[in-house]
Amino acid sequence: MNKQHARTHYCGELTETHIGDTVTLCGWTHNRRDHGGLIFVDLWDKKGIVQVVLNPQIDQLAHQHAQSVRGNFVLRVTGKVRERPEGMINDKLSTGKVEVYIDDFEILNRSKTPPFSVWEDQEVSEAIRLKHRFLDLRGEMLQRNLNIRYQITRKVRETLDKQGFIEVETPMLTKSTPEGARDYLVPSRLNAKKFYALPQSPQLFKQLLMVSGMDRYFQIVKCFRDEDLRNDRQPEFTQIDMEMSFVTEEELFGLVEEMVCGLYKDILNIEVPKPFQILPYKDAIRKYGTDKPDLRFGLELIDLGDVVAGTSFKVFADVLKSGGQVRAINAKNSTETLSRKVLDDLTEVAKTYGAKGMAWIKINADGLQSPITKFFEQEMLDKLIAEVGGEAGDTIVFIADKPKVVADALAHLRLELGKILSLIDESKVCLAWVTEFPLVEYDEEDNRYVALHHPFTSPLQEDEDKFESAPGDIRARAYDLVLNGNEIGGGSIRIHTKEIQDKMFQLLGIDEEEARIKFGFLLDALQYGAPPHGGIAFGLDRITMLFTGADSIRDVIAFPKTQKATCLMTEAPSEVDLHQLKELKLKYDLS
RNA sequence: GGGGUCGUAGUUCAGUUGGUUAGAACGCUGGCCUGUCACGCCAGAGGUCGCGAGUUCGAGUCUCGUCGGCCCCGCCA
Repeated sequence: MNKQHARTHYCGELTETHIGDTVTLCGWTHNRRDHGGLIFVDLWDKKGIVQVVLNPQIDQLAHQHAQSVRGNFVLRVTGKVRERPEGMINDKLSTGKVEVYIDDFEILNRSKTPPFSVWEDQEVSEAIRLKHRFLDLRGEMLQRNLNIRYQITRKVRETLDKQGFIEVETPMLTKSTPEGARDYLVPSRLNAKKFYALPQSPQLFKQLLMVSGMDRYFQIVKCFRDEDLRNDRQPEFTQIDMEMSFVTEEELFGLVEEMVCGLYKDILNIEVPKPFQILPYKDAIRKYGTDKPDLRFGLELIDLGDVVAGTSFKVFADVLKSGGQVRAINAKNSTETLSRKVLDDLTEVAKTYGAKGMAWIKINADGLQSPITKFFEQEMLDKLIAEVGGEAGDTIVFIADKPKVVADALAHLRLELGKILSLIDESKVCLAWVTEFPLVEYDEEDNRYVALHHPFTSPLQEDEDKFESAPGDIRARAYDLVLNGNEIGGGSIRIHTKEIQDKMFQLLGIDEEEARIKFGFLLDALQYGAPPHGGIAFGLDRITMLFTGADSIRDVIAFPKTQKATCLMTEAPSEVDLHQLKELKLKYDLS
């Protein structure tokens, strides 16, 4: 008992090949079954579970000690691996053909009864699990997810290393950027009234590294954005961030495809075909209403503006008159599934995205069923149905509104219909590049153009003459990688000349002085031999979600935050001592 | 900022129209048990019904507020 044995094996690794060996195992008590004369303990570690047997005939003392063992106690045991007696094999365990007869038994630590059963299937409220995250992490799902997350970063590093990238760290305490998301601010003690910001991304630093001749940079790096959380959004998240000099879109796409296909092959053993589909932004919006379409199924959007032009149906006519659109989806073979109730629910979905309503026509075997057909002349109705390829069994759903509302509502209706009609093949992997995003977009509220991607994105060369005439029509050399309807990465070829960068700032309403204050260092750098360059950043958390099938980003992060951006375990954020504030020369505004 | 939903033993839940002492399962504690693996059997402990007001003779149940978890809109260059 006094002599400490070193661990020789992981619990989950023992197999028939170890029969006869004397082993020392360390782990947690997963379960115990005390038969009085004979005690079984299921010992757990990260590799799995093995049954250990305490028999007083083998070792009286060990058996006696084991009587006080409870769940989650930490044990070190030594004993001989034996084949299980006939009929005693447990098929549910990978170690189920063997068991370990213990002759040396030590309780390394006791455990309070945990607030929930770590290894049991029972669903426990997330709040309790988050408060005791260290216990939840002992569970199978999180062990697996974090393992896959690590496999992804390992493979990314391996691939990029082979391609000549080096990983460079960039500052966490940096400068606040005016555009984009809200910054997390850090007060500077040595510089009163001044603040650092935590990076929203290492964007500018990686561009500067290109000016420095690093040629190929990457970093797996935390980024911070002080915005509201979602299912797939945390205030701190991790990007796989890359930048390359003298690169073209084609070259970058090829490299990324290599990496992504490698991940699928290595981790999920799935062969994903290359190259990925390229889908210009304009086409994506036209066909799917979104820049991140789920391409695993059809249900494309159809524009009916021309067909219904001149209709007396006031809803459509008014929308068209004010520059809006009438678009539709033909849900094939859906009249049975899309009951009145389901259509009402879909209407609510449409309303969430700003639509005032959703019109529909069911093509039943015995004729049309619809609240709106009575407003149409037969001839227009025939044309309409022909246009959408309507046949018996189909349901046509319409949204009429401003183009943005129509696209938004129909994009989400399309996804809902895909789910309801079971059109989504979960085994499919559809990856596509969405390209040619608009460079800027007009912000009605602020009365100015804002960058769609970010202000350092290069315009398409052939559109450069539109800076004055039609800024909204300038296409960007920007691209997103979309996986089954999820944006998993995005990037661009950057502006590398001061002239174009100045034009861009001008377009965004950032005057010379402001540009100098905010981005002076970048503008300087661009004048000292900045190479053409471009890059991309991937959301590691989202990729891991998709690879693990996790329902929430919290399930792929070791210590995540709640929807109110708090940590239930550490109780961050918290109040601080007054003297800390004094040192920082900060005080509360109590108003 | 807004909408929705949930909150009752340690955990997951039930709790009728507002009515006696708030129940079950698992877990936990003690006892018995040499082949179990969701061991079994016997006994037991365990409750600020999230919190605060209000209505009522009486509130887990109704009303209002508030706190917290989750989902969504806005937001996320």
